[in-house]
Amino acid sequence: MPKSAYHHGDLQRVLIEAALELIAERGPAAVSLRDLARAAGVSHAAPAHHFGDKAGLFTAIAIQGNELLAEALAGGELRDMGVRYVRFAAEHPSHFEAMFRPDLYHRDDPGLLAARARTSEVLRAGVPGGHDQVMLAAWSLAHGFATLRRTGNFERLLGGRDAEDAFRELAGLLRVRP
Amino acid sequence: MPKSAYHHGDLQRVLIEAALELIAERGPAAVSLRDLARAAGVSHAAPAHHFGDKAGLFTAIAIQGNELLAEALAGGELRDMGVRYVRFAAEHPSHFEAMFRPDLYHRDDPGLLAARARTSEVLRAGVPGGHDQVMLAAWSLAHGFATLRRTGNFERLLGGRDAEDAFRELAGLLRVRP
DNA sequence: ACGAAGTCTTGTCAGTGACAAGATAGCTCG
DNA sequence: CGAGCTATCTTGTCACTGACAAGACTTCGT
Repeated sequence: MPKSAYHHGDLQRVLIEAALELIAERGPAAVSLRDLARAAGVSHAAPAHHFGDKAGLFTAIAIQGNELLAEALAGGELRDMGVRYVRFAAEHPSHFEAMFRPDLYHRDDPGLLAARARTSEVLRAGVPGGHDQVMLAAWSLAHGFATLRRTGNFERLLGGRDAEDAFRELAGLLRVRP
Repeated sequence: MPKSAYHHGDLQRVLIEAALELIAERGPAAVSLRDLARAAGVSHAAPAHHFGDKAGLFTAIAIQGNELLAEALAGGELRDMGVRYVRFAAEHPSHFEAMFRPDLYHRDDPGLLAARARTSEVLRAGVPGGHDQVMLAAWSLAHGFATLRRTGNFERLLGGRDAEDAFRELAGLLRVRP
């Protein structure tokens, strides 16, 4: 652990964690590089060195999110994967948010494309027969549920019910073998 | 039609339209009130008068979006409603975007809550028996499909296929009567 | 015709992202 | 060991932004 002001050593990680907190609290629009710098106790220009620009920060978060998601989804059968998708969105709201905001990150970043491809593979591996149509349907269902829930559209519909239970039931409505 | 610089007469509408274009082109993050003012040929502080603040602009767009969506969805049977939901997201990308970004608008705006409630009613009216579970599933499926498509996650999966056709087929996988 | 309310302007402020130039620290390789 | 090299961080600056305050103009009701 370096002690000097220079060469913080862990800056990138600290900045990302501060960003994740801010996104979860107030949304991505409220994140400022200068706030992050202050939170980490470094100068206002330090973040730029690690991420290039603001979009670079979100790119890094989106990559990390895809990796975490791929890890969380790997293995098991389709309906369970759906539940874990919904859980991921709830437990990693900032990652989830960043991953699906193309206007915030660098769309063509090679690292991001690779991470996305890997997540896609894991998703496909969970689909019986690997049918495109079933994959589209299952992904849409889980993603729509997670997103609508996150944006506060299910409060009345779910009442006090546990969201994961509700999703598990509702996922049973999907015919997986056409 | 007033000619004077003062009392533009149509400012609010013009500002919203300019915003819709900008959102569609570069995403909501790229919208600045000052850009809109320039586009409308008014002073930099004019937009604030109509919307209060930036969030007010997005609130107005979200309200309009809900009204348009309710109108577009009304009537017909469930699967068709889903197709129209997907179509709406494609034809009114900026409205759709704003509607599901709680961090950008005023969450508790009465007009917005009313518009959302109305959209919800129309959705429910399309669900046979009005079952909560079917509504959750159908809405999730359509919303997830529309969102994933908008965020560029279906490019490879869809290939050149027409998205609405693809959704119509995939919606057939959903059991509507449990 | 007159005053109130609505609409737009001018002026200003702190905060922001980006960039440039410089200082510091750790590393490599002679 | 020490001289350069590179990565990391700082300081300084610029144009731009959202918000606010105060004022100017216009329209409308009465």
